[in-house]
Amino acid sequence: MTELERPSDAAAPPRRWIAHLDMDAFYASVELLRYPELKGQPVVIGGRRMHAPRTLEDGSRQYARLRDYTGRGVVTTSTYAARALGVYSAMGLMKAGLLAPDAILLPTDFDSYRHYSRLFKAAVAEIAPVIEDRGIDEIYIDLSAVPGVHEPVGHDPLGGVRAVAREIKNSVSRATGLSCSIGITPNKLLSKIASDLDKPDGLTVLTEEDIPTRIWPLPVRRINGIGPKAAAKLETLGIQTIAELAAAAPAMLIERFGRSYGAWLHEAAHGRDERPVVTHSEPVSISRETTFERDLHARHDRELLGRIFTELCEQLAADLQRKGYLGRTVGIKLRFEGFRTVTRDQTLALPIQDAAAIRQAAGQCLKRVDLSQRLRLLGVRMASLSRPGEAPPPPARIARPAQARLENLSLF
DNA sequence: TCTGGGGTCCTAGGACCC
DNA sequence: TCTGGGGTCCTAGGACCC
Repeated sequence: MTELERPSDAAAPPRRWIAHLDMDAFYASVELLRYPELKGQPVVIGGRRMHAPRTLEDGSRQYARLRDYTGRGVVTTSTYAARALGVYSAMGLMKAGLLAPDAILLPTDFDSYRHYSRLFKAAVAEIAPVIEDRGIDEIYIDLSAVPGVHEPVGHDPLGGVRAVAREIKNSVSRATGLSCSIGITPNKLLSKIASDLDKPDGLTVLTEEDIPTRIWPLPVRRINGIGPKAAAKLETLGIQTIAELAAAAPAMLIERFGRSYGAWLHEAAHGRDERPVVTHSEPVSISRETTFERDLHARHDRELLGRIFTELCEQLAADLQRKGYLGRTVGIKLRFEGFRTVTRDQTLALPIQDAAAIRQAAGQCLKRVDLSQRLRLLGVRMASLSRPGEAPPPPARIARPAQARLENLSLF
């Protein structure tokens, strides 16, 4: 008889066990499966094409080195050996090249990562099917209904949870040859933090009682949702650790960060989070964007920009059609030299899907931007998505056409 | 040697409607 | 010649995440 079935426990709410599973250095680890001789070496994944390994006549492979890279790429992932040299995700490859010139550079191969992503998720689903996708290399899993998870093992009241976690890790390893780290706690917020406490190949189970000793000493930045801006602002208030955030007066946090975010900061610091594991969600928007090798000028590089713009619209249209969506809101994104970013969008009366119509609407948006500065990025986005054959959108009040800039009329 | 590409959610002002 | 209140949609920007 499980504890849940005992009449005396009928009033007690069943304990939630939520896991966060994070694949260890995922892209890099997939590459090591293909190039095992690189194990233990500093390896960096990133950039665009051009630097794939070449196999020589004697069968040995020749790899690109970080020092040879020129361009605007960033580090997507690095092996633990590369991280030891200070090379982390999102760092510019040129900058990384200064820190680790001899590190091996491999191009990203998303098809391969997606393949292993499907494999590991399927392996988890065989044991625990309530899974929330959080991207290519991580998931949340609701273990609450997994058989045996609430059972103690020997003198360990958490033995059942640990056993299920080990089963999941073994299953992932068998299916992919890759390791992962798992955090298990009563909610998503804590599990996300916990999965990071013992990387790589980690397993951390925490209950509410562990919050003061295991969570509070950590920097606030470890909370998913506190980014660089919020952390910097908290620091000016003398708050660096989660303990200090937990001790801060909620009224003060609300005054400084607003009603919603301030209240959430307080709850998060106390480890409170009731969000469910969401097994299905529909996309809100679909987009395509590209950063140019060199900054382009709307007038000077008009033809090239026009071709890139058309191509982005075609790729976006293909994505929409492949995924089975139409959209009513077409938007553009521009990033200028100096990194200033601007967006414009326009909501149409009826949803569209084809490249020409997207190009037409996006072109209208483009005319509303001052294009005297050079551009480093151009993007096209579709939102207000619907399925073909779905009931038409509610009677749309279409905003008056936004004002185009006269000086742009001839450009797009 | 700066800073990819794909997303989500929130805020805030103005339009517009009842 | 002065002036409501609430609700929803649209748009732009920004923080944040993987």
